[in-house]
Amino acid sequence: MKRECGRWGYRLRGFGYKCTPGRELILEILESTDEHLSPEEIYSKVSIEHPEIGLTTVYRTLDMLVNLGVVSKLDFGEGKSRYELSEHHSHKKHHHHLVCNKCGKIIDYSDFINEEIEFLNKIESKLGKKYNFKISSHFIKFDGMCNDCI
Amino acid sequence: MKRECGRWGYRLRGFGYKCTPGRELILEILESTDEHLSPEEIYSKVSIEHPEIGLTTVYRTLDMLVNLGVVSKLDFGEGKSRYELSEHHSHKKHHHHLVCNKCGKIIDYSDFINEEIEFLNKIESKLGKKYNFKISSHFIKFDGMCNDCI
DNA sequence: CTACCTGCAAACTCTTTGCAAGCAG
DNA sequence: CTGCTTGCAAAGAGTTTGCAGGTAG
Repeated sequence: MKRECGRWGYRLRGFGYKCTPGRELILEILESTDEHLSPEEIYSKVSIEHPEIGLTTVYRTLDMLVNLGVVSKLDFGEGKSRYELSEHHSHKKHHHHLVCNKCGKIIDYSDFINEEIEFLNKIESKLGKKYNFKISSHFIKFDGMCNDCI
Repeated sequence: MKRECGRWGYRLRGFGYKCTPGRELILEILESTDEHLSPEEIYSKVSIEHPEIGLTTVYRTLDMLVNLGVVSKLDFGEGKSRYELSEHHSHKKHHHHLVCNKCGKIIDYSDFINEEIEFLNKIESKLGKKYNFKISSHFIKFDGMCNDCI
């Protein structure tokens, strides 16, 4: 189906990829949520508007977007991955996560984030030197029980 | 096969579980390594001494040990889990991890760990209050490229 | 003895791949 | 047109479960 390209479509082309309904829709879905969606969840949202698009395409598109750095893949240890628009392509600030081990709720927080980043940078630089390790990113989560589950 | 119980066997009994060759062997394997073994890796080590023990038993035993708090389950986002003796049952200090995204090597580090813990405690307490969240543990990893892969 | 453990096979979940058909450019 | 994309079906990887038989205490 031939169609016009939106904002995301232009970016896709800029990266050398074709602009297709599935790709644009997946990006729009990621853009319009504050949740950390799993491939299955994205697929079911995609299906509302484009039921012909398959789960495989969702996986393939997410994979591509992660490689482009547009989307971040998160793993909270649930046995499945979750995705969010990455910092530079989203309106959200850099953040870390609180994970409820009972209901699975995930809370983003940006409080103290500047202190955290500063602290992490210091540590990263020291560790990098000591272990001769080129650190490219960090992942921090706090596990526990949320408000509703206590 | 009836047999004597070693150090771990006594602990198992203390927790109300029977002492069996599989359970003891798995604990001994975890105790004698610095790596973060996956169920499959543990299974192949178990097989050397007790080839009759199945992978299912490894999974079930690890699950039980995690619930007892003897073993920690780690997820570095590889699509499989890894296990290590938990802090209180191991000779190792509390530590965090550096993960090489190319070769998969995982380095434990305990440098600056006291500063880290202190910092994390401060943040945990603030976050706990603000989000009404009972934080029970944290997980920190740094991703990047190791010495050999740069 | 008896309740707890175990191996095996099968089921399940998440993810990836091969391939022929379909569309964007 | 032509090569990138896609849907489908099937395969893979890791993990869990049901059940009959085995064993620790």
